[in-house]
Amino acid sequence: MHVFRMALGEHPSPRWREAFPEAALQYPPFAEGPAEPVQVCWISSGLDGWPALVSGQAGRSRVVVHSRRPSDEEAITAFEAGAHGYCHCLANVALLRAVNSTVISGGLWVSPGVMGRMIRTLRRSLPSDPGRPPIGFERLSAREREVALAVTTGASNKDIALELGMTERTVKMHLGSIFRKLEVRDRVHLVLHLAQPGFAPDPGS
Amino acid sequence: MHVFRMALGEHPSPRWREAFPEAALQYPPFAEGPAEPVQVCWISSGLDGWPALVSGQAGRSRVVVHSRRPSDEEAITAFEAGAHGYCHCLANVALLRAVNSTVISGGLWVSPGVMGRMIRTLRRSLPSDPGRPPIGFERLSAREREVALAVTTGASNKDIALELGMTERTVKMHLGSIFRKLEVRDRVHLVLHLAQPGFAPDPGS
DNA sequence: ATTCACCCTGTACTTCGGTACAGGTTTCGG
DNA sequence: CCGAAACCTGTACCGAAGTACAGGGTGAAT
Repeated sequence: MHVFRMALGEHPSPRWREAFPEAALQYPPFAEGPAEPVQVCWISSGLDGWPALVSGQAGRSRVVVHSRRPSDEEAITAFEAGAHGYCHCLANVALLRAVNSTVISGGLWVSPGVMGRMIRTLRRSLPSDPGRPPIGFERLSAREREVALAVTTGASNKDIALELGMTERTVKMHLGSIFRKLEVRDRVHLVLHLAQPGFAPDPGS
Repeated sequence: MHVFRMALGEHPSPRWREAFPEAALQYPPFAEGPAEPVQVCWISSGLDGWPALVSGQAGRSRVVVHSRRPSDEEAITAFEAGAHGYCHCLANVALLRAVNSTVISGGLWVSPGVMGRMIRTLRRSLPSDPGRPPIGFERLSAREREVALAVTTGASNKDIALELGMTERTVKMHLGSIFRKLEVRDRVHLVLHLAQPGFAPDPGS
């Protein structure tokens, strides 16, 4: 392992020291100047205002947040702030190193546990089956689906006609069929009917 | 890089071959017997029934799903099936290797883009965060907000006039201000702008 | 061979949405 | 006191949206 610099949010745990014996440390407040680039910045979620610290560093280096008591909310906050990794501060040496190399490679480190809970939360939050066509969508013909999806992007009939290579008249015809099949009365209701989170199929275009 | 075995869901792309020249390949249907352990199993989402394939392999090795057309839904499905990674099948050599080593280390590979969208979706669905007001919403006056929200329910101008006790003319006036302030051109765009899941502030009524 | 679903287009029409003028009141802060 | 912003209304106009007739064509299934 080569020598590298790391910025720590607080004093490293013995394990962390053991994992990265050659790391050069820096402590906050981090200098704003043209200091040597920091490859990875480990920040503890025990610090006050750590999300701000994370987003402040995120532009200049990869950030890993380590927590004494990991939680899903904290993980989400971390990644939202621009962190590339989130792990338990008492992770073993191998894991710490794995996190580090993953993050250096440009990846995100998420533990399977956190990921699993996030996935489950997503599953629950998505209406019934995520990414599933809304009621009645399957009854639309291929062309009708294209028109319907175009409407959900805010396109006017003229836009759609141009985009799909048909006349405005034909767009209206398709829309009429769509309204009838999906039992909506106008394009706004169509948008409300189709615009469900997680539903964003491209019809091949 | 040491020699290792990989099980592929279909024939590897040249890039993939370049990234892992020493990989020993296996193709599905994967033998159930006591074959030599596979370290990483790359499975394409182009295969029929790939989620089942993933969950079948997940117990015996790490699985990375590579997709020709990545999407959030597919990513979620992949991780739900037990995958440890999800990436574009045309990812460059360095990325493929990074994914591989991350996954071997026990981590999950998620691209920042997918992660970002997942985070945003989670944010919206978390009970603690009832949805942030969309951009510009705070610039609307109280009455304008009522009108705007009514539009997002699919109400016509006449409906809104009745509901809020004003003339259709006044509704149009408010809508004009709303369009200008939120920089949208019509009610469909307004709906698309405002209709974020989880966003349902009561304007006091 | 006929039916059916799908795809495309035209003319004509009504309704709705949106804007451009016009006018008014109230409230609130400089 | 005055300006600014919010709130409300009217007439008029234009274009978009949507519907109702009309007519084409294909291809697959019965």
